[in-house]
Amino acid sequence: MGRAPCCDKGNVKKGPWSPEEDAKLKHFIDQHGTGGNWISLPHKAGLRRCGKSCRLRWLNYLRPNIKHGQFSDDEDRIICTLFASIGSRWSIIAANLPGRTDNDIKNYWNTKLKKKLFGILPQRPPSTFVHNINQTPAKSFPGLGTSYSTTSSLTAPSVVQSSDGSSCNQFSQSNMDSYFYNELGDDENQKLIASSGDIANGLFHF
DNA sequence: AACCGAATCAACCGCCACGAT
DNA sequence: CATCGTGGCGGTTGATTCGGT
Repeated sequence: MGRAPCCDKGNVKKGPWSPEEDAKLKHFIDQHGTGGNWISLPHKAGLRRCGKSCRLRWLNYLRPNIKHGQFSDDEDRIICTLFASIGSRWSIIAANLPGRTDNDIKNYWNTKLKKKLFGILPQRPPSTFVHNINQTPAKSFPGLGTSYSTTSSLTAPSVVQSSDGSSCNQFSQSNMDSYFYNELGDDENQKLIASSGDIANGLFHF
């Protein structure tokens, strides 16, 4: 027996929101608030939508002061710094960027920033790659309300000679994503951010 | 102008945390 | 303490748009 669905899947509309639906949702929340219950909200608002869908639509597009469009260099830097500290905790990163939503930042990271920082890396994750994060309050990050601890078992980066003769660590992209916040100290993460030129080549120095 | 692959992004899915009972 | 319901989150999908040929 599976988990009970959050709504009657057969009786709800899916796909893009129409302007009429947006208006209904916005009007209802303006008048009554969310009432602390997203599941019953669509029925009350006269919408044939799943509560979760309403919540997403409101949080990502309809609520006041949402900022869309181009990310600034400052925002880029904040995203990169926080990602280095806490990984893909998009909601926490979004909390540090007023007007931006976690969905926006996630999309931006996946489509633009990742490429900007890493370049296009063709490697697949190594077969020995194992990734496991436990969310328990142990390690704190300055400026963030939440504490996290992380554990992991990662394939070590391969050490290669760089052009200046010194040794570097070479990562695959997915390995790097996790290595960022699992293995490096805060100081090392800061160095990592500072060396985005090397990162673009898949190389960086510790 | 037509086609096709790549890029983008809105929306959905499923899991987990947490509060209420 | 156990169970249940809901909110919240991150990963993923798929439709649409864009750009190159």
